[in-house]
Order: sequence, then C-alpha cells, then structure tokens
Amino acid sequence: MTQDTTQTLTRSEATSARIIAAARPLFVAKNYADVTTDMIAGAAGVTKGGLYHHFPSKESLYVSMMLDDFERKHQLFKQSVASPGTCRERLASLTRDFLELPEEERQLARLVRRDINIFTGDDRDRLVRAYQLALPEQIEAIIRDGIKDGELAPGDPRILSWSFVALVEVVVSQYAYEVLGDTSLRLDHVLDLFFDGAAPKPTGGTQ
Amino acid sequence: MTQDTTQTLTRSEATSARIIAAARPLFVAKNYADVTTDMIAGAAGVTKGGLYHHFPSKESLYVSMMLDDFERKHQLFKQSVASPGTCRERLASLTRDFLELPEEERQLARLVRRDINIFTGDDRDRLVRAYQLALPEQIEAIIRDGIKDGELAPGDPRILSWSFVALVEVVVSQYAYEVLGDTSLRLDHVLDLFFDGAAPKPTGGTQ
DNA sequence: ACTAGAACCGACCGGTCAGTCGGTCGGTGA
DNA sequence: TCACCGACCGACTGACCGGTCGGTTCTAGT
Repeated sequence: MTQDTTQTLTRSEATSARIIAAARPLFVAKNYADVTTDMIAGAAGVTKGGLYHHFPSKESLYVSMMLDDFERKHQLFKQSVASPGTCRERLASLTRDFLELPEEERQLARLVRRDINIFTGDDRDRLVRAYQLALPEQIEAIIRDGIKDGELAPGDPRILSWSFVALVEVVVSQYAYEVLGDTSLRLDHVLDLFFDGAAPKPTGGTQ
Repeated sequence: MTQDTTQTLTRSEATSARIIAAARPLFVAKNYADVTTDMIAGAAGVTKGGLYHHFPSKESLYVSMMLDDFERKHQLFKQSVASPGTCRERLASLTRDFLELPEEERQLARLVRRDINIFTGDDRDRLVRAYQLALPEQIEAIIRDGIKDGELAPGDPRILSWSFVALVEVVVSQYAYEVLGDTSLRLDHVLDLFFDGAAPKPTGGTQ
C-alpha cells in the first residue's frame, strides 16, 4: 500500500472505503454505542463478517474513519494558512472552506468532542492529536501571525483559536442559517464578532 | 411534594435524591451507555431493585437528574438577570456565578449537548427546553436589554447569547485555567472578547 | 482449466445490561 | 402486638451486540 498509490484502488481498499463512507452518516446521526456493526455492514452492502475482514474492531473502524477525515481537513485548511493576505483574510478563507463543506463533513468535526471520552490510551491520543492538527492548530498559526503583526491584541493564541472555533460552531446551527442566510453573511458575522466584539463601533457607521 | 415542602424529606424522597446525587458524577465521567444502573445503585447504597422502585427507567432517572439541575441553575441565573446595572455587569455576574459553581455542576451543563441525541420525543424536548430556559434564555434576556440600551450593536440576540455561552465554555477548560488562572481573569477574558473582540483597541492602552 | 489465496458470508458464542418479580424488612397506626 | 404497606433486595430473564469461525465464492496468475 505504501509503494503504490498511483493507480486505482484494489478491491480491498475500495470495500474499506465503502465501509467507512457508510459509517460516517451513521456515527453523525447516532452515538457510538447506538451504531451497531450490523448497521454499518448493512449500509455498506457487506455482512458483519466482511466488515471484520477489513477492520479488527469497531473501535479501529471508528478511529480510521476519523483519522481519514482529519487528514482531508488538514490538507484543506493548510492552504488557507499558507495563503498570503491579512490575518483576517486568511481566517476568512479557512472558515469559508469549512462552511462550504457538505453538512456531513462539518458535523464530523464535532464527533471528536462528543465521543472522545469513550476511548482511552493510544486511540484517544491519536484522535485528539489529529483533530488539533487539522483544525485548532491551523487557526492558531494564523492567529499567532496576527498577533505578531499587530492585527490582533496580544493574548494566548491557543485560547483565541479555540474561541474562534467555538464562534464558528455557533453559526453552523440551523437557527443561524435561518437568521443569517448564506455562507457569506455567517462568515462576516463570525469575523466581525471575533475581531471587533459585540459592542457598537465607536465610529458608529451603519452597515 | 408540592403540598408539603416545609419539613424534612420523606424517606422515599431522600433516597431518590441520594440516587440522583450518586448518578451525577457518574454521568459526568462516562457516557450514558457506559453508566450502568448497577453502578448508580451501588454508588447510592441501594440495589438495582431499589433504584427501580423510585425510577421507572434509566432514562427517566437521567431526565430527572438533568431537570433538577437545570431548575437550580435557572433559579441561580435568574438573579443576575433581575439585578440592576449595565449589560456587561449583569453578564459578568451571571458568568461569575457559573464559573464559581463546583466542577461537577459546571460539567453537567455540557451533558445536554453530549447526550441529547440519545433521546427522542418527549424526553428530548423537555431536556432541550429546560436547558435553554436555564442558560441561553437568561443570557439572551440580558443581551436583549443591552441592544435596546445601545450597549451592544444590533444583532440577533439568540445567536449572540449562544456565542457568549460558547466563549464561556472555552475558558472552562483545564488549559485556560493554567493560562488565565483564577475566576476573575477568565471572566475578564470572556467579557473583553465578547464586547470588544480580539483586535487591538484603537486607543492602544495596555492592561 | 486449475488452484491458491483473498474477499466475503452468516450462524453462532459469550458477555453485558436494562428491566422484572417474588420475597424480606422495618416502621406505623390501631 | 399484630396487620399492613411502602421501601428495598437480588437472583433472574430476555434481548442485544461485538466479535469469531468454518465455510463459500470470487479472482488472478499460470
């Protein structure tokens, strides 16, 4: 698998991918414990035996699914971090990418918080590290630059990045979509709130 | 229970309360599915049969526990909403009350987000309503006043209240405690960020 | 065509856990 | 002191689910 990534997937790889793809919406919709291996296998068009041919355990299937997703997100968000422009522009780029992700992939990022205390030891550590690398650390890098360049007030970049993530999660809700509408307005809302706060601007312009 | 709250609890009420008190730390530490009724009963000093004498199901025990807690929080936060002062002062009062709650009670508020998709129908609705009444709606009331009085820029008060809650949850983390230290500094951080944002102040004062 | 091995099947096992039920205990009123 | 009843007990049940395993089918190389 390491020596040959150029051509089409093997049958085994295709089935593994199909199983993971089938598991994704199930784990988004229901708790880890409430998603059975039979459900996943059924949704993927294999039997439980087939599933266990590709994954040694339910837990390892879950971890594979999450690591897969974090890797994709990591690649996606890395681009915004590397892009030129102001801190605000780069944060906007990253957030826009996130908001324009399909619903399912956006929700996956929340699973790590919901399910993290199910796991212990190695699996838990790997999940946490992969998540932090994919999202908070990318934001933290941009924020760190922003502080250095004077675009942001001095402060702990990690706490600021978590705060930013928290604000983004708010506008992902159904209600925010109804009130704020499409991506651009939700994006502006998050950036305005993060950079300038909720107090009225001293200059008092209307939007 | 409605007609007689003056004197000491009956034995039955005391046992119910003991069971709920025993369940609280267990549900905080582990997922709903991973906390067994035997564990709860054991921690409460009764047997499973005794537990089921007081609660018809595990789910109803969980719901009772949560509704109990939300009711207490509702009473607590109501005071800050009713208190005089600026929007910022009232938000500070409410947030300080929250931050000074014992760890266990603070964490309980997060359970509703973690476990809400376990339940369906009536129980789910009651949990959501009780939570929103206890926390976001109290904050929303203060924010609504703030917008009316010009202390906050116009905006959707519900989204702003959710944003505020999200920012508070960030400073509840272990890391934030290490970086920011005691309650007052974390409180200031949340309020500064919410009201004024992360950008440097135009006047440029240092703290 | 033959065959070795990978992919896949599905009945089954072992363990777990919510919920049950017949019974015991202790307090309370007559 | 005795009868009653709510509180409590704990062994048991039935269903569910993760994981196994012997067997079958598909595929690729010769």
